[in-house]
Amino acid sequence: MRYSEYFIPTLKEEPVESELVSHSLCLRAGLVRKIASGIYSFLPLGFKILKKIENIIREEMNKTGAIELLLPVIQPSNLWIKSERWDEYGPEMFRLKDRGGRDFCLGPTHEELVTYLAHLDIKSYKDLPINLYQIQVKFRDEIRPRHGLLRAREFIMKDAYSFCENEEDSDEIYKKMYEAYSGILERIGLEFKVVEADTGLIGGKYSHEFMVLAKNGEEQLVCCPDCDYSANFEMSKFTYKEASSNSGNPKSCREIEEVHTPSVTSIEELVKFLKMPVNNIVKTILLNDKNNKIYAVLLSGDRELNIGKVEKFLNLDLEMANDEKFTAGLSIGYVGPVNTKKSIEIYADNSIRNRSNFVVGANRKNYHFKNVNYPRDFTVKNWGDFANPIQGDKCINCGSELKFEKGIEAGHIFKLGKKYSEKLGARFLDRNGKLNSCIMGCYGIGVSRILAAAIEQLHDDRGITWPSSIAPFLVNLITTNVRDKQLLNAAENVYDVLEKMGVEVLYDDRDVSAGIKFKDSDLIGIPIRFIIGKKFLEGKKIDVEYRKNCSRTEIDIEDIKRFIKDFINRNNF
RNA sequence: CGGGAUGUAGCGCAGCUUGGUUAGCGCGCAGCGUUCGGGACGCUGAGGCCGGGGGUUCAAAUCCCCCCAUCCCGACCA
Repeated sequence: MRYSEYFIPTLKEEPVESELVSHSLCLRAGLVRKIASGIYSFLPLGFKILKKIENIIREEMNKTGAIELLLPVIQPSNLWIKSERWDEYGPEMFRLKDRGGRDFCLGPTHEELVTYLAHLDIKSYKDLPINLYQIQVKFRDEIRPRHGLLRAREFIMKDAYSFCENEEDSDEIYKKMYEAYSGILERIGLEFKVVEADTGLIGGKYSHEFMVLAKNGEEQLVCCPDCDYSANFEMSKFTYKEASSNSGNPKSCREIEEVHTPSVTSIEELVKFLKMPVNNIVKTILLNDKNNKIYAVLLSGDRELNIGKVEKFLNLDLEMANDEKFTAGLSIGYVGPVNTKKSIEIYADNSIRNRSNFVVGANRKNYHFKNVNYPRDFTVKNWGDFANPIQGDKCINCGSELKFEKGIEAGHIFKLGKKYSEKLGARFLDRNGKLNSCIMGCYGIGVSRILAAAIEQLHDDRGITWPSSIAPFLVNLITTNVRDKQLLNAAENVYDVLEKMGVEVLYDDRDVSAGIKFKDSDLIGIPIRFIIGKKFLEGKKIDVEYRKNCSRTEIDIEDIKRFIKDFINRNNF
């Protein structure tokens, strides 16, 4: 491709609307343009990269035996009403009516449609197992679109749905998808972690998320450096780090003492005011359920409550009791477990299990208790793990200290079970002639998100550094001066050779200064750069630069073919 | 939806406090010339409903009201 005939509108200055590097680089390198909040046009270069990512995904999916199809974007409400998600999905769904007033939506996901398809055409165990996928646009009216392609309202996703007659087959496909997703990210060349995750709105039994590691990722991960344990921050299991030395011996309980702590309501203030370490304080957090019953959870002052864990433990929907109807009569900021109202159940996090002589709120405005001890001073209904991990916590498998990382969720696989097949009637006759609902799984991977995530992980201060797997071109051929006939001829010849070899080459034949070409080249991030300039005039040499590490070599112009072949072999594609 | 901010040429911004000629600057864009290995230089030029509507005023980019859009921080997600 000749640069002069292509369309790569690069930007010299950083657009003000972008906070994240990948977003800024997407705009600057001329990959996308925003059309509305969370809605983007893909320009030729961005489109080319998307197609490369799609192809890798398609190949890896096909290898597993999955079958590609295409489902409609516009979906009728009746299927969603059947699955009970028409209301459940809420304002996140883009809705529309046809001329007859019938309700439709722009598909945010496609469980309903494939399951309906299965209902129509899967009749027998002989039709199973089957795994159907598509690469398609999705619409979600996100509460807050963010960071360009990373959280868009219209985005491209590969989604697969498996139908099986039994759990074993279903697990088998789940495993295959797990491997395929790992394979996709490996082949693209991204560093990632697979993490146990929550199932969210899609529902189902268990699930894994595929996280592309990036400093500015939105997801907090907890990873063990020594074994392969890694988990979503909120979902993580871990062993609490040792309590520090000041939490004394249970035998040396001191006399409980009330201290005056005027206007000291936060943990930080308390630490300063009492001049004691933060884990000598026990905080008491109040939660309420739907029936307005209040629960108190105690945990170490340096820890954060994980409501999800409490909800699971109690099997209840809970929220922080912020509403005045709950807090009236309680001294907010001074709540504690000693002499608490009988109606409030107290649960304690294991982080305070061996603590003694700690500080808690005195249930009286402007007062705390010192030297509080369990079980002398209060009762606990139950103990459990209710906190998020903190620095120093240990791996539950091998005991190594856990590391905290950030990532971008690129893919998510779910075991759905019969949730949709039962509601939408995806049934089949099994080997005994009995009617059964299909066991389903669903597997999503964000195509446009991977594009952005790759930039987020692979860039430097000059621009993008594409891995050759998804780079829009393999070679950027630059001639430093197109008005020099000798250079121009040489460049034209090299271009010709590369084109004939089938190498994807972007030939910068623009009549602009060399500096501009170099800057654009860095920005766009094509893996290899061939420069035809003074070295050529001096001795028929071409400068070769690798974008990734900025290293250079020079080769003889006659050696181009061999060089390319070597490179392709080294990178095996 | 709550909190914070912004909207002036394709991009980045100044002007607004204290209303007053034809609304500026840098980059980019077009033409010509000189340059040519890291965003060169000179000259000439095109490009604006100052986000929209309403109001105050002799006079509004500037003051007031309403609306819209966009971005950032929180709960959702590939």
